[in-house]
Amino acid sequence: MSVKSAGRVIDIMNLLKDYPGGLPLKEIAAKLSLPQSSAFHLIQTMHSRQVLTMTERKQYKLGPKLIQIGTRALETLDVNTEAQPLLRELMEKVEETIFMAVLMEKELVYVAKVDNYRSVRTSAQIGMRKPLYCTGLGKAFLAFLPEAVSDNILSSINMEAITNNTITDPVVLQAQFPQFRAQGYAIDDEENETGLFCLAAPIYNAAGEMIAAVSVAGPKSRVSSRHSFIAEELLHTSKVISQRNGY
Amino acid sequence: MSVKSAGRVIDIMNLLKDYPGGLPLKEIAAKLSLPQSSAFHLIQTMHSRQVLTMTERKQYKLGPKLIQIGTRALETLDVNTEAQPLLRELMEKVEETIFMAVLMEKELVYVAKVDNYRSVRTSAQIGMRKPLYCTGLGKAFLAFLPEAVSDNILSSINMEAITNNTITDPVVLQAQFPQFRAQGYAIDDEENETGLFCLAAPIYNAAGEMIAAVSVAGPKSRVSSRHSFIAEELLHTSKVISQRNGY
DNA sequence: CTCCTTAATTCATATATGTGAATATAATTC
DNA sequence: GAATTATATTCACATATATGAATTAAGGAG
Repeated sequence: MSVKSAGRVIDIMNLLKDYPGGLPLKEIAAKLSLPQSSAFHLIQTMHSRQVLTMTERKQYKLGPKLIQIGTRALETLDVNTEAQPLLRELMEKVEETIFMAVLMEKELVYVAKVDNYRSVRTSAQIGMRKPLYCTGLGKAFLAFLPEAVSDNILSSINMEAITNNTITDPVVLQAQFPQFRAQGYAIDDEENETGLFCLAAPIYNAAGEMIAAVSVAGPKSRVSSRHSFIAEELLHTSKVISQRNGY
Repeated sequence: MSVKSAGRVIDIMNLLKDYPGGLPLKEIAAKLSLPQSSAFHLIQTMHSRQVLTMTERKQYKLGPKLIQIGTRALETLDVNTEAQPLLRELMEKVEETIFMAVLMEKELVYVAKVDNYRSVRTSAQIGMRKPLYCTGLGKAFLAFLPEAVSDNILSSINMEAITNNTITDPVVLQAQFPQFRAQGYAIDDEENETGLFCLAAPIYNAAGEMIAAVSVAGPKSRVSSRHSFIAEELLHTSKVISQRNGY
């Protein structure tokens, strides 16, 4: 059994995350199909505990308490604490930006980013969600997750073109997986951001489940010319992180 | 009226943020004085929505959903959106790294970081928490918050030495405050990171409450030689940000 | 400034949750 | 590996929440 009002608290936070400017009570109720009066009591409770803030115009937004909680969530993520120093090492070896992400509801969520000083302009930020089909990390999930899971995800997502290189046909995408599995890492060739080339490898836990993915991202010319060196370092790092997680 | 189960969801998140290793159902219930069966239903609801994760040993921790939500909370923080362009300007003028932080339960939480291209190595990252007594931003809070609040915080924290310069005696720390108040900004002289010198000024809202602090951080030699110039620019920026917040 | 529109609160009752005790399951000890 | 202990889960009734309708407050138009 699930607790209705508890679920609604989560729904409200989840809704407001997509409205940086905030939403008024009425709209929150409408978008979640809640009676206004129900939404009222919930929002009041959340507001009084700093989970929500209210602007002068009675627009509700995510509050400062959630900054704290969210940061802790990031810090306590097992894979993250284990991985941080290793990701930093990897960055120093390959001299490109490193990302790590976990899977959430058919999308990936960045949980770590180690910037290279030769700063590449990538829009990705910690906490951000991105689709799976057009990112190195996402393709790593699709290729290395159990096929049933991967197929299920692929069959339920919409593959829009982001760049000229974005693969929009699930069959074409799946055709890449055997190679990814053979080499141990996935490739994103400007499929999400023009000019950006990524190698991404899976991370496993003690149960042998894929729990995260790590990637090296950089300008295509710079990365593809050092492809095999980067791949080697990436695979080494991802393997060590998996081991630290009991794999 | 406040919704009981909604409040409890918040209590549970808030509790778990202090237990990075997670807590089992029983302890969550005990620490919050909830009946186990009540805690059970709530946790089940939260777990099924990825707000909590469960380790193999049935220890519950903050889940990935909260990473996402917390990150958005950070991005939508008013003071942050208002301040961003001004912080960037400040960085370009003083050519050092700029930070902004808010106060949360006796610690500071970084909400903005504008890197200078002559990149200083600072460990501070957005979303990260740091103690107040040993950082420029923290000392700004302690010096410019109402004395009752400041004293209360100081009396409840443990002042460990981080560097050779860290002030570990509350009385010594408090002795600096009158000067900070007179000049309008606080100073951190390698008290948190060796080699790092900081100037930090308070930001106020329309109600005259201190809501944030901004700092300029850089190598000691480079910053202290331009001390008065940097102080002037910092004070100008912090004042403008306060004004944008209605001060 | 007043009327009109829209959104936020309040209220009373139908309905869902909260809870102590019982049960099942997992972990630990011997 | 069996017995024991501790913890998680289920259950049914007492209690708190959820909700549609009514009310109040706020916002906008003329």
